[in-house]
Amino acid sequence: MSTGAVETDPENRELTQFLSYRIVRVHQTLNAQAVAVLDAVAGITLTQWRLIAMIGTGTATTARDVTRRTMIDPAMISRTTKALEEAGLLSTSRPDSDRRVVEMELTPRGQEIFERTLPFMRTRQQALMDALDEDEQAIIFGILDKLERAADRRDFGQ
Amino acid sequence: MSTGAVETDPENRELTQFLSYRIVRVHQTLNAQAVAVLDAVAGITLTQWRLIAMIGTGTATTARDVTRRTMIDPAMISRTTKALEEAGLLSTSRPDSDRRVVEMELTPRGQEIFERTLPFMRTRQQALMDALDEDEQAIIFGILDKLERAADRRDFGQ
DNA sequence: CATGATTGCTTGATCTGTCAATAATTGAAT
DNA sequence: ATTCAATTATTGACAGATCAAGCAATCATG
Repeated sequence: MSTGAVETDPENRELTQFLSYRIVRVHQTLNAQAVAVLDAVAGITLTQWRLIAMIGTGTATTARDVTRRTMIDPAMISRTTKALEEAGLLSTSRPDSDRRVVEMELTPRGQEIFERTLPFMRTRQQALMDALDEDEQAIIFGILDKLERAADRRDFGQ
Repeated sequence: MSTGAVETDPENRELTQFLSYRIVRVHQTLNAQAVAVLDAVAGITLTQWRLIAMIGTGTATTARDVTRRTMIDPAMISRTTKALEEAGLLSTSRPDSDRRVVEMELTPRGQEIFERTLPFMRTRQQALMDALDEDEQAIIFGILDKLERAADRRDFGQ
């Protein structure tokens, strides 16, 4: 079965150094941090925050926009929207110009939560960037772009 | 309600540039790619592969080791182990030296799947690294380290 | 060697994320 | 105008991830 041949290859020992492993871990840790902060500060979930933030900043005004900007699954957006409406943080409408799309607006209460939470998330972002030195700060977004594009290919030279 | 004050702040427009947003997207894309490849090549799930790979390379020999290396939840490992055993890819035992731990070994069939899959995952890793230039390749792991450590803090200067 | 604390794993409950199917609306083309 | 395709949102089903509770084995301490 030639078990030894693969196991003793020193390169295999570095499996935990694979990029995808590291990305998973960073992602998990970032998520856990955000969840903790959001729960403590505003009692909302991470997905709820992402939606609130998109609307609150004006980055998106419809469910469709949120999908395009964030790549959050439309199903998730639909359910989160419903939850936020029931919690009284968000109001929706179907514009006459296109009655398929769902337009969203923060309620006063939603706006308040957004404005209360944003500084925390901004500080958090700053703390993450501060953990990197100047060169790294300059280069990180470019790297993430390239990786995302590369990972979109299904035909990586097979 | 001072809605405009926040919305018109140009910095708020860059919310999609937040590090965590980008990491989420890279993570999602990488996952989707891996899932597609693993399903096509070996008919296994991503978590199953991660476990198989840890055992196959000798990076880990027990469930505990896998937990420490990968930060996969012990519950997940327990369930995946069971699934892999039932599929005949993995065998387990409780060593006399410490009867709490679960020692794992690939069956011949598991070993075959591991060896068949590894080249694909290696090529994939290489394709990702090739998408970066030399400077970026040199710096990326350090960045991920720093981010992971920074994200582990719950007290980012509030 | 008895007790309490820790470690390793398992199970159940729950939530998130993803995918496929469907409905409703709009757009395009004949 | 009518038909076909594309877009947008919703729903249901299911796998993945996370958390808490609990059990069994081991370790540390006196």
